[in-house]
Amino acid sequence: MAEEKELRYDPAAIEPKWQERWAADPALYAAEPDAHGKPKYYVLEMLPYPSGQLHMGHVRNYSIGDALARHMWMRGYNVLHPMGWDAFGLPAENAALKNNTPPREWTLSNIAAMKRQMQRLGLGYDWATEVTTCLPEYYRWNQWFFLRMYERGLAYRKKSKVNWCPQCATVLANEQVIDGRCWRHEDQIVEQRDLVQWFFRITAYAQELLDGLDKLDGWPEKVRTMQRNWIGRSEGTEVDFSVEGRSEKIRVFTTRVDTIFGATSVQLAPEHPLVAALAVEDAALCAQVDQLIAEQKAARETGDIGGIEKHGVPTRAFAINPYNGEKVPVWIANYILADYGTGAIMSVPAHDERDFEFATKYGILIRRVIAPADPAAEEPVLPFVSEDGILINSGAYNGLTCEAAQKKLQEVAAAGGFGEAKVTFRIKDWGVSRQRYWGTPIPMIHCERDGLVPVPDDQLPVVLPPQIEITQQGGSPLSRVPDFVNVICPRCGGAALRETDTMDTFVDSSWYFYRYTDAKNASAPFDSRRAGYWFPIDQYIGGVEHAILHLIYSRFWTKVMRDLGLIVNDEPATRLFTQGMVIKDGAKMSKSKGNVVSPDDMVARYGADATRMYALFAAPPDRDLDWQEDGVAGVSRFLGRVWRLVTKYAAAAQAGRGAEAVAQGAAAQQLQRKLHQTIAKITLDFEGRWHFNTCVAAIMELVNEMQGADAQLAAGEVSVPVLYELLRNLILLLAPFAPFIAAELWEELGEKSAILRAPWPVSNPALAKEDEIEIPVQVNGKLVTVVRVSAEADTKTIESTALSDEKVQSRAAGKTVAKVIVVPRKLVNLVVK
RNA sequence: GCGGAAGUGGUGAAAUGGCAAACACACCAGCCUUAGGAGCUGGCGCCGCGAGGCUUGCGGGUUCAAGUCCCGCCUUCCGCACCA
Repeated sequence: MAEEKELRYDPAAIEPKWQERWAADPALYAAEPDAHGKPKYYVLEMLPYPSGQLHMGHVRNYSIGDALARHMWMRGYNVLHPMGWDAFGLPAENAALKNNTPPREWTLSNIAAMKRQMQRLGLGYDWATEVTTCLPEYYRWNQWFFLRMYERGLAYRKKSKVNWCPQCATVLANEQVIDGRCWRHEDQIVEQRDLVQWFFRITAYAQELLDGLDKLDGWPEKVRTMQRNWIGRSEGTEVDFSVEGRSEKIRVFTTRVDTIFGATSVQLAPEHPLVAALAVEDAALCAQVDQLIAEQKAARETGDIGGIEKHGVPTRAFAINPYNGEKVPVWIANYILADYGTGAIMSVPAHDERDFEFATKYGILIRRVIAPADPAAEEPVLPFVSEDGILINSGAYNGLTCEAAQKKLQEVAAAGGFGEAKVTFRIKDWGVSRQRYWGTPIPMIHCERDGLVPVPDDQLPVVLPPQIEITQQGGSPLSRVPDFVNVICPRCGGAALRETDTMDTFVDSSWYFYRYTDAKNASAPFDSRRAGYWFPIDQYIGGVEHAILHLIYSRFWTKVMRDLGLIVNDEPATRLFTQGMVIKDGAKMSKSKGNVVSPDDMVARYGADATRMYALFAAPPDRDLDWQEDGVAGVSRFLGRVWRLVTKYAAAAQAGRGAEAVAQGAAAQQLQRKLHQTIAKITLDFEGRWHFNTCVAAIMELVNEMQGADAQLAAGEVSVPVLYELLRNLILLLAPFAPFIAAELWEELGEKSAILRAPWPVSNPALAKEDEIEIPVQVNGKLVTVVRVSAEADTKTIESTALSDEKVQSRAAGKTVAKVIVVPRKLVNLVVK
């Protein structure tokens, strides 16, 4: 009975055994810088937020990364494959409110639960390098970096309009506002508030962040495009218009200074500084401006700033065009943004759609100053938006091309001291202050005498007080902890107050992957030599939702660390892979839709191997994957077939170990050929194509073929060494995708050492080659028949074989063969008339 | 509006310009019985009894040959969007 039971594949019987063995052997997945010439490979999956439960997106992400890591181990690389926890963040505070559990306890118990899930899935991480961002051992280095950035002017404080989410009760970065709503609360409109906040000067690296994208050819084009748009570089000119009867000037930013003779008004953002001055003198205007501000705010909050109905009010002021002294009216308009460019524009209705719409609505003069480059062209319809033209109505500049005029006008402005060429970026500095408890305390002190005083390095870390009352009240919960707030000023020794804002959690994830290289370092964020060995990351894998937030912050942080002399690489990762979403019934899995599939459930029913393998099999990794449980069951049945096949022949095959596998007879040759074809296919895919769905399919084909030859195997028609070769390599091919069953069957085959240390199989092209191949024969492009020829058959042989075929002859009868195309090994096409 | 990706059976999907639908799921028919979430055999794009014809969102084009390349359009998804 017991013997027969063993014939059945039972993941619940084998998986726990290997989980225990692997947990007891930390050296298995361990990585150390290696001086013996083994090439290094750093494969990284984005670290999860410890919500307490892995979801299928995680399973998919980690199944891809783990398959790659295992493959690279077997290829003989020194592999770093780490995992950690993005452990700060608001959910821990919400859980504290709800369950009265301290955030730290809640987070750490979630981490323990998710780690167990990962071990159940058999993911091969080096837990010795585990990073947990909410522990002082980690976040003290956030504080250390903050101080280094403060010293260099890269961290600074300013009062500004900030994005405020009432549900988070904190400020959000621009990157965390999506269509005017909070990135965590889709139904929450983000409010604008004036607050003093800490910022990181990411704009200092705007140009380098942009230029670097061109070199990141291992990143998806989509991500690069998104980052380019986000950085939003724009080349143009700033020009001062003086204001009649006033000392202030209006500086405008334009990308089309060549059209400046067509500027018939100047438009100010409602919150432009000059507007306040003008409104003071004009009560009616003041009310109208408030109206414009309200409209702009409303549009921003609904996320539809593009759809705002253009509305403006005239002022009594006139601006003077510095090039020709022309007086143009100054307007205030609701579509001009105070925080882009200079918050003021020159309006050229003839050559700009928005300006045209506005001028038409309010009856402002429209003057054409650009003619089509082709003199024979028809009179253009206004607005004529083209940079390919010739200046007219532009005084001394008439006849110049747009491009030449821009250059000339910039020179004149610079010489005249009223303007200059200017590059503007859309990206803004990164607001990092959060009025929350569960984050890294900002290491600064406010002293009445000394002002802002950094916490000295030797007083780091500034530790979060463990006992704290979490409430939904405004302001940081830390501000209500006197022991935390009241400090001695490090400079004057007097009483002072600690900064109570904490850092955005995206700070934590901006450099965590460096910490993996030296996770226990207590005297530095990491050792530069260790990071130098492992970096850059060879393959980073995660969701496309981080294309802007995490991935742009990480690139920024890398450049800052490079400038601090800690590392030498300019970019964190050479290759980035963004996997598709896991969906169910056509929709993203979510609690509200009730279509969530639990990984634990899948593992309990079908085993970790089937769950992981299905995640790779159901779709190519970059596409969305529709989770169908029947498919998991199918993969599980497949593994059952593998199990029966290998266990049936494992004992007999072992005698063939070490002997040369020479295939005699058609069945053996065909099986060996299929094996070597499969090895070649899968190896090639790991090298870049990454169609793991077809890799799994290829293994299925191999197994189907072996199963189909069961009678021959049973009859001993396949020699023992060939049988051994077949089983051994089948198991090796399976190992990256289904590590548990592979380990078990490896042992079954009499192997004592870890399969992870076994060399990846190498395909022998001579054995993979077909002897005879089928060549389709077409007549006028239509398939007529298929002929069998030798794989080496030359063009002539193939042609004569095809022409002598009965079906071909009957098709061609009575017609002239105009042409015969023969593609060796591919096809024959007869063109007949 | 701008930019990107995609559109192939009932479903997930496969196909260096060279036999469209590999591999699975579901379904159908049969076999087996230790009755299992098992196993085995066969069938399964559409029309047609059949011979055969048709088929990769739509319309053109290039080519001996197009799911694949080019042009135009439609649809879906994603990102950006008065950014001056």
